[in-house]
Amino acid sequence: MENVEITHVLSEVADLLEIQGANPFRVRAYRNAVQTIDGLTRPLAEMVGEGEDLTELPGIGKDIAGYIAELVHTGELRLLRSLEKEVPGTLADLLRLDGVGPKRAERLWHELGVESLDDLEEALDEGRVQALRGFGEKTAQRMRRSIDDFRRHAGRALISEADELVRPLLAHMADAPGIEVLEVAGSYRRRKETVGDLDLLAVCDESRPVMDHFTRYPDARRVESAGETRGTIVLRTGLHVDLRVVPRESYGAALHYFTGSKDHNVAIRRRGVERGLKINEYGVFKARKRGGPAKRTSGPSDRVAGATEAEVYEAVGLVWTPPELRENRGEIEAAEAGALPRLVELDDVRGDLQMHTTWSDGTASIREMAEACRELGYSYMAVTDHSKRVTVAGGMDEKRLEKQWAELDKARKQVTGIHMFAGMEVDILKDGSLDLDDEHLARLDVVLVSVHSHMDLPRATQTDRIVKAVSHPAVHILAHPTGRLINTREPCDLDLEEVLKAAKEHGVAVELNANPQRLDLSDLHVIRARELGVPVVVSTDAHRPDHLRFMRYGVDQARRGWLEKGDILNTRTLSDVRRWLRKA
DNA sequence: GCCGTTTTCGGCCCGACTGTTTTCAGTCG
Ligand SMILES: Nc1nc2c(ncn2[C@H]2C[C@H](O)[C@@H](COP(=O)(O)OP(=O)(O)OP(=O)(O)O)O2)c(=O)[nH]1
Ligand SMILES: [Mg+2]
Ligand SMILES: [Mg+2]
Ligand SMILES: [Zn+2]
Repeated sequence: MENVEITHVLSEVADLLEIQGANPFRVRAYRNAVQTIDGLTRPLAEMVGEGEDLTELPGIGKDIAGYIAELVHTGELRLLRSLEKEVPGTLADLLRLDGVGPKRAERLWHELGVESLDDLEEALDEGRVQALRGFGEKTAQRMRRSIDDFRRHAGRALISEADELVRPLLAHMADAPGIEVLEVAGSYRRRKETVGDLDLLAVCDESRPVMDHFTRYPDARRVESAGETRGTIVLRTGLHVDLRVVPRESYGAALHYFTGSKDHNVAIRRRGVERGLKINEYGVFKARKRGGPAKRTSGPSDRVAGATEAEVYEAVGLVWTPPELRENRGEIEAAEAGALPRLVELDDVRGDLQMHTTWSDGTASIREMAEACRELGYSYMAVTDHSKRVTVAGGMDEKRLEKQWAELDKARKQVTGIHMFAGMEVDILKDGSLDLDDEHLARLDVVLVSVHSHMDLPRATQTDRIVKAVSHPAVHILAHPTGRLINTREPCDLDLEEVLKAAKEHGVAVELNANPQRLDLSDLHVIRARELGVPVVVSTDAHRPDHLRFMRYGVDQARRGWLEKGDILNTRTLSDVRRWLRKA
């Protein structure tokens, strides 16, 4: 059983308990366990199999460790079975709707017999929801909209799609009257591969005019809310945008709050409580005994910090932490120990080791790609067109590859100042053998291997296939290892742990494909690659010159994976990379 | 349900917005 399956079960337990009205802290305990599991780089099944003590993981105690073991061994959880006898499991779906929480879900079920989205829609049509005490017409309307939005599965946007939406939004907000500072916070600032919404932070003296300007954004389909300090609009694409407006002295605390993640915030605030401090989006304050004046009326004398993010961290004995790490995956402990990594930066990248040209499915010539790489300041690049079996991409056979080498020689004379490695993205065939003969493999400077077909093989077969491929002595890099396309295609079912160990054994690097639809390996995967000592290559897989800019997304993901410059092969100098390629 | 250089019991992050409420619960960030 996969970790995601385990977290789904535990999340459903939390949802059903919450609908039942269980102790909210007990509900939270299940969700905390889910958060911990989400950040693991290894399968729980393996950890259980090796007899590891799961209660050493944060938020996992005796009970939940037992439930995990039960799930791993039997594939089922009796606790969930018995909960589902008391509350219909489908009720948890209702919680996905905006404006429907556990209390309303419970009442809809108990008082109207609603168990599913379809039931709710019917009850709305018949006017039964709005008749309920405390529900009213506006609440019903909101539920209707939520169901529509849910059915149109607006979902999460790629970080690259978010970039396209952010640009005009920032341009619009720059004209807001009296605005002093404007930042994008939330998952966008943490550079997550997808964002659920956009979170904007504004600093100004007077919030009203800024909020009004925000709600008049031309691309807004509707205004969801607009208060004194926060508001939400819905873009035509369906994506929500939250705006938070704060005074200057609160900038750091607000940016910290709005950047998140939620679990990072909660952990930081708990550290505050332990130190007699109250942390909110307005600042860090000396905690008051109960009974004191509430809310924002705390006098300025109570304020300890808040103007900058660094102040907030320092107030709880930590150093400023890069947003990419703020997932409550050990960054707080690292910050405390002074052991935060020195994260890789875009400027550290010296070359791009996967790209395509008109020799297969790229749209630009070798020369054009080389010029674009040189413009980015790279000292090397690899031309890695597809092999013959990838027919849809116009893959090359041995003969065409030799012709390409001749063309490469010409390009090397035309575009100087950048080294061009002769490479190929060689297809891994169904049986794990490679789509190019050994003689030509040996003559290439750099050999990438990757899967483009039979992505649905059973786990063990798929794993054996890829392990066999990386075991070939000519191979340097395993490209887009899981084959996922975010929001489109699930990753191959494979035992990545085995693949990484095989890569380590054979001196093969793994790719972090920087194409924003792939980002493959993911952040958690590269954490594991580093732990196992497998070098990572961040490559754009560019099919056009402008795709070379995807490097930014790859580096962002690498940073989320705690990688330093030294963990990444293509931050090394040309001569070091050459040496590395030859040793294989 | 989890957790502990203040605790093995008694806490658990903290605040904004809306609707229908006559004083705030519910939901969300
Ligand atoms: N302290 C605290 N902060 C929260 C809570 N919920 C959200 N936040 C903060 C941290 C989040 O990063 C930030 C923005 O909320 P979002 O719901 O947009 O989450 P985020 O952007 O992290 O992820 P997303 O991609 O939008 O799903 O607000 C909470 O319950 N407590
Ligand atoms: Mg967000
Ligand atoms: Mg948000
Ligand atoms: Zn490919």
